[in-house]
Amino acid sequence: MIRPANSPTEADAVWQLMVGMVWETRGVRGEWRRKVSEISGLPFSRIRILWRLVDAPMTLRQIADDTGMDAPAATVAVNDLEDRELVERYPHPENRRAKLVSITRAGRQIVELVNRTVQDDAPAGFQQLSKTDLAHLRRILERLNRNES
Amino acid sequence: MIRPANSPTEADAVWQLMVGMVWETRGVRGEWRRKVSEISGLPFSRIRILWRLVDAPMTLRQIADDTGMDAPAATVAVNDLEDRELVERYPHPENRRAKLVSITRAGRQIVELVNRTVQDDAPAGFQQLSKTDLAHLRRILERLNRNES
DNA sequence: GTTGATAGTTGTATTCATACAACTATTGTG
DNA sequence: CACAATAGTTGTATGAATACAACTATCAAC
Repeated sequence: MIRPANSPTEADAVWQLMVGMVWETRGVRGEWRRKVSEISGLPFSRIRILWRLVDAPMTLRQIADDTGMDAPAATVAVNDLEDRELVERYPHPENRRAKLVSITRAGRQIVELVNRTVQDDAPAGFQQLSKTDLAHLRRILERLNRNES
Repeated sequence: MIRPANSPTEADAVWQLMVGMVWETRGVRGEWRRKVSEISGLPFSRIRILWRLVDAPMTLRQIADDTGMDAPAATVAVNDLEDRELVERYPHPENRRAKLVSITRAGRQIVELVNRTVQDDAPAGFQQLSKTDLAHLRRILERLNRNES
């Protein structure tokens, strides 16, 4: 399942550095997650679904696959969101087995609230970077983003 | 509690870029966490502690503060790790209230195993970075890491 | 030396995420 | 038509993270 490390490149090493940093400040301690939950009043798994629904409606199956939940979990999550009137279920026009889930106006408001409020501040070290280093960093990251897609 | 977004700086913006990238490829679905747990055979919270102990022994209080757990959680986690013989508790030389927790040889082996096995590959874009950009990136990240602490 | 703070422990309760079994309804395929 | 696969649902069980109350032992300050 997990393949052994095969001669990591310099790129991998730098990636590790980056991941470690982001993870350390944002991820592991779960502060960010907690913040998001606190603001939205929703468990994190629910907001993850809302985020995806902003672009377009999805079937439950898509939601499950996309988030890594299994089907029952997706059902429960969507039930929860529907009870809160943040999403709506309606029949899929082409497949009567499936249902489409779409975000409501209230759901969008929550997503916007979270996005607006939780943009986290850069860690302290960032403020001490020189202007040129910051520019370098931005340029490189933007290039990476482009290469990604 | 949560202050509203107050004019994000360029540093914040760049940070957002970085976070978005890491988060997208690694984070949200928690695959990485699960991988780490699977390999180590430990709950993620335990490995987080082991990682920190690699550098130096810590008191339980330090562990709690550092990981964001409360004191009882730290005790339970260290109990677990001690039962597995991955850490040892011994009295603090200068404070008889406190105890120092140090990682054992077996504990180090697990950390090494995880580090060796779970270092994920850099996303595709990284491989296409020029040598100089990669060097820039490394230098800047290392500076950030230093400034952090 | 009494008092208040600090370090750690034990026990309990709750929320969240996750996983699986078993079921219905629909679709597609032989 | 029969049968397998797909989409969704219900119910249940479990592991993990988190939080808090209540307690002991030690230290530090007055």
